[in-house]
Amino acid sequence: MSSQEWSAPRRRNPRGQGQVLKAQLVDAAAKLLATLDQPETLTLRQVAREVGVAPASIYSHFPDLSALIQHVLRLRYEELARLMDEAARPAASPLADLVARCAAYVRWGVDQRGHYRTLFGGRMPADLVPGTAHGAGAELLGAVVASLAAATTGERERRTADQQWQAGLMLWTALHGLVSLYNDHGTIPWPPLDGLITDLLSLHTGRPAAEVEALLPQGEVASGPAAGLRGT
Amino acid sequence: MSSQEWSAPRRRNPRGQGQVLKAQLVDAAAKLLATLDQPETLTLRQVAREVGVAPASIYSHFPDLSALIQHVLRLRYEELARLMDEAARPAASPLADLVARCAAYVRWGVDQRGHYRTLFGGRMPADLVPGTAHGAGAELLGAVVASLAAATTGERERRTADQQWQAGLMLWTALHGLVSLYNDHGTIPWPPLDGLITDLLSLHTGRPAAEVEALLPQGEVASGPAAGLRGT
DNA sequence: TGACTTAAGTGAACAACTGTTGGTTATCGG
DNA sequence: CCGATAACCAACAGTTGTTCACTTAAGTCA
Repeated sequence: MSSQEWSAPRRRNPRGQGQVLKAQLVDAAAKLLATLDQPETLTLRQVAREVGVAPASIYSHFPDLSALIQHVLRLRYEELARLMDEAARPAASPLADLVARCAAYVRWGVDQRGHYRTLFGGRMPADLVPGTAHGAGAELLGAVVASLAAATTGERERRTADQQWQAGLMLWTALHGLVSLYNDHGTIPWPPLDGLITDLLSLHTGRPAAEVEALLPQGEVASGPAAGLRGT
Repeated sequence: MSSQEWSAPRRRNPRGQGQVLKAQLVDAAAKLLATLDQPETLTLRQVAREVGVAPASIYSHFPDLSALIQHVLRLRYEELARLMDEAARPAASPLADLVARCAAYVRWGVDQRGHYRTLFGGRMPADLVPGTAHGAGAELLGAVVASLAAATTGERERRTADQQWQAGLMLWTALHGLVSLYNDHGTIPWPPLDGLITDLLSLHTGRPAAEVEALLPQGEVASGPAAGLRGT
């Protein structure tokens, strides 16, 4: 299963190319974090084994294990944030923006379930997780709140800032709960994910499900939940 | 911090009272599971230390560490199930039943945050978690689905069984997301929990918030999120 | 070509942990 | 005093993160 097993004694990198190993270490750590049943038990020696290098060699590139993990988490966090922003960019309306953002969030969460739980599962020691202010997702939450407020403005009576905040918070909790349970309880008979996303957003925006569905970007997740972890 | 520290060399239990230690072990394991930052790293020796007993002594009462943990988890699961049933018992209407059930779930989840994540956080090896069929919460989910269906029957057009299932699932994911994030991200400025429960149920049942709030049993959770873990 | 420098990566050891076992002791009840 | 119960002691083989002195080899320059 391990991609290295016993290929070769690993030829050493040429002179100026010490950074190559660093990249390999990051890749290996990311793969293991995503793959392991218990990501928080990731081991320095596991990473070394995966790359085919001596445990001590890691210390030339990272001060300690925490730094390596932190590096990986930051990359993943930025990846998700970028994905959500890009999904929302071509949005023609506030509602379209919200739908695209949330869909991107959920899809990334179930597509990269291993990474999702290392970021949002509350499993990693808090000081390793990016999204500094309020723990993972501080900025993401802010974006969702703003997007939801924009999408529901003009609807019904205007809301206070507190109400907007609470509504955004509830939407995020709903999204997180959906992703978490979808990933962790694969044996439950789950309906198609896109239907859940549609209904969830319809519920939280008060718009008809059909309207939301029309705005949902293409791209149902390939397979059902817990169908094995996909690579990096 | 540890409740035992160094009180006494622990007098041995009298003749027929070997079960006393067993109970102490269960209590200690429960406390540690709830208290530890990483419950899944619970150690046989930690339990032994907590009780003030030699590691080997545990094997007289449990075949191995897994069995001890499994025992604790089953107890907690039964506690939650009982709590929800009892909360729903005096319900005068299907909606009251649903509200009481869900409120009990959320309140237990934030009151016993340590236990909640060992049960539903997907942290423990799956074979240790009770709620056999679909992982933790299979029965609980069934009750919620039924309760929601009863509460919303007669409303609007009748729903198919599939729609009822999906609606119940979405409600559960919302509850779970709320509890998880409330527990894990204590630094976020959370609104009062009862308000969130009210709005969440109002959203999922289509009933006015005021109607739901009137049915909400007394008993706001004492303090905010992450205000230290409370004991067993 | 051959010596020199230095980046890249090792090997072995460390102390501290872990679950588990087999044999042993202390103590209580009769 | 005897036997059974309750619990312990010491050791095991296996982990882990981290350090330090060391080797190997690639590139440079005479």
